[in-house]
Amino acid sequence: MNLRDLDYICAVADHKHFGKAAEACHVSQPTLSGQIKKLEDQLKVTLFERSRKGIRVTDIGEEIILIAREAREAARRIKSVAASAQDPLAGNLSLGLIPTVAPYLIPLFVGKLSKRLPKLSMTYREDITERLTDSLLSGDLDVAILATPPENNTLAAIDLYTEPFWLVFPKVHELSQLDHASMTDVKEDDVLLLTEGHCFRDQALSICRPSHRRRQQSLRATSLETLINLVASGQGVTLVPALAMRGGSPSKTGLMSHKLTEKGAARKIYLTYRKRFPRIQAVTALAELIKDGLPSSVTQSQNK
Amino acid sequence: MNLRDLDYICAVADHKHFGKAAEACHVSQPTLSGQIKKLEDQLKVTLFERSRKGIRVTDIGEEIILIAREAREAARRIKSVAASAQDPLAGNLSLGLIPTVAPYLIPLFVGKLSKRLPKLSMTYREDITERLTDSLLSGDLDVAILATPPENNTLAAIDLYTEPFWLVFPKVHELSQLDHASMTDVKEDDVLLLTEGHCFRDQALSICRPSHRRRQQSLRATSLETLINLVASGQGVTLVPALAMRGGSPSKTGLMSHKLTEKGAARKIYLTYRKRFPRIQAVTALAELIKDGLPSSVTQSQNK
DNA sequence: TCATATCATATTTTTTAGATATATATGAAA
DNA sequence: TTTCATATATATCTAAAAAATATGATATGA
Repeated sequence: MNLRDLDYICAVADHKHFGKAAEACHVSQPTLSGQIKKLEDQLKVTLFERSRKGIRVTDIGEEIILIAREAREAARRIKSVAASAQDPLAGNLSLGLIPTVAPYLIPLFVGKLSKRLPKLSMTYREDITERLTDSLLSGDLDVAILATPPENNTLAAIDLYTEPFWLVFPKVHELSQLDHASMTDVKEDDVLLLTEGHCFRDQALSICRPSHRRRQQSLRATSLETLINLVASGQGVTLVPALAMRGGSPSKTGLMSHKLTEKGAARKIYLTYRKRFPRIQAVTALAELIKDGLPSSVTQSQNK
Repeated sequence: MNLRDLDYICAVADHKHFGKAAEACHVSQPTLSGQIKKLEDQLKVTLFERSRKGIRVTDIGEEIILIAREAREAARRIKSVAASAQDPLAGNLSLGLIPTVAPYLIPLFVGKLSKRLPKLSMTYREDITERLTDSLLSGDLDVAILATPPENNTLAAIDLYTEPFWLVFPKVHELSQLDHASMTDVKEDDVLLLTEGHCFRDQALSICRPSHRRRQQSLRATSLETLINLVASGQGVTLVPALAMRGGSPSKTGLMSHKLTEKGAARKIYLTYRKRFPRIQAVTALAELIKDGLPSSVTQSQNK
């Protein structure tokens, strides 16, 4: 059986005439007759009662043609679905973001998104790097914004921007006496960090002097906002990535900050995706769109 | 597009592996790969994201495979419906009967029917010859039991039986003095007939002496039962086909009857069907079954 | 880097669909 | 009844498509 054969029998049922049905199917009458005969032989069923007066569809023929129309309808839907999926900048793209990026970056491009990529709908998920990477690999996510380059070589990444770290401390803190700061001015044990799993925790740790063993900290925040609030309440100092410094909350609540100028006190943000992902055009379009909305507080990276 | 191609993509979606999918489809892996590639090219859509690690079905692929399964399901249903229609002695057969046969013949075979042809369901319709013939020709009916041979040569008929006519008259009628009767003993104007359209009216008329012009009769019955009741009430005499004489009603109600022995005082009953009707086996089985249930009062005809 | 697994490509063979020409059957008209 | 027109079936040939075999490319993992 064949979708074309189903076209043929439906055409005969419609026209009640082999010749006209063949014409409607753009084939010769013997071709159509032959294929229908073959189908009838295969099914061991007579679909049409032929006579010169016209064609009568048998009871079993009616029954089968009804189902044949369903199959043809399904085939049409496949073509239609495929056709409407032609635009590479349409459809859904699922985007994962790490928690230290999501709340600060998303507002910077969502507005542009609906204007420049109106047919692209986005699904967002906020999670830590490890779980986002797993989801990327399994196909649960299409793209992810991460602060670490991909390790798995089925993944590729576009550099989005480089984000300096800022040191945030209370106005009453001794650091407020300085014009600018570096990590050497900071007592290590004073630095508050995010909980395990956050890549920013590791990035912050890595620019602290690594030689000393840190005492076990009891205070660990689950978000940057919590971290800042802890600093505001005098529990210590912390590092904050540049984008999170926007929006004014650090300056409002009795806090001060210094941008760290030393080498390494910054992180690179990547738009990561599977190399084989078939809609790379949507990914690059998204990357361009994000880069276009970046503030001057972060430096745009070169495309990889 | 092709039902086989839909099998292929569903197999890949199931196995997430081209080689295993090919095996499941009983084709070589290059064949399956090639056909899927062709389909993807035609639809201009990537259905699968290929990698060594395994196959990921794209979003549009999932969508299309869902519809492909519907099409395959429809194809399976066509095969299944065709398979269950294999038995030529199963399914429905629509049977039309003329009014002077239906009430007397149907009870003679319905009992056997459910025993000998348990999978054949019958639909009955009682109507005059002309309308039954039209329905036969249009395919509204599959078979009809008529008292006239088919005129249209797309129709064929099996002889069922020959049915003598009986002359029915009141006990008080002068005919009751005779041992046996022929139409020559009857005053033409005395004969009550069915309304126009009934073939039995014409058959009865034809054995009356045709030379004389009949006066317009005011009494015309719409059924044999009415006719008999009119005779019982002294309105005249009538002819009744043999099968209608069974059941005893003429003898019970002050009536007498004589079987007409003259040539022509009988009619042949046919099982008529379209020559091209594809389930002739069901028709011949029905004919045999009807003949087997006939009483000795009618003589069985030879098969044509 | 070598072996292995997996999908892609190239080429040939086989199968199937399609076209043309023609036969057959039947219903209608002469 | 014969003949003509119409419609479907059959026969034969051609073209297209599917399938197989052999081989290549590529990434994964020891």
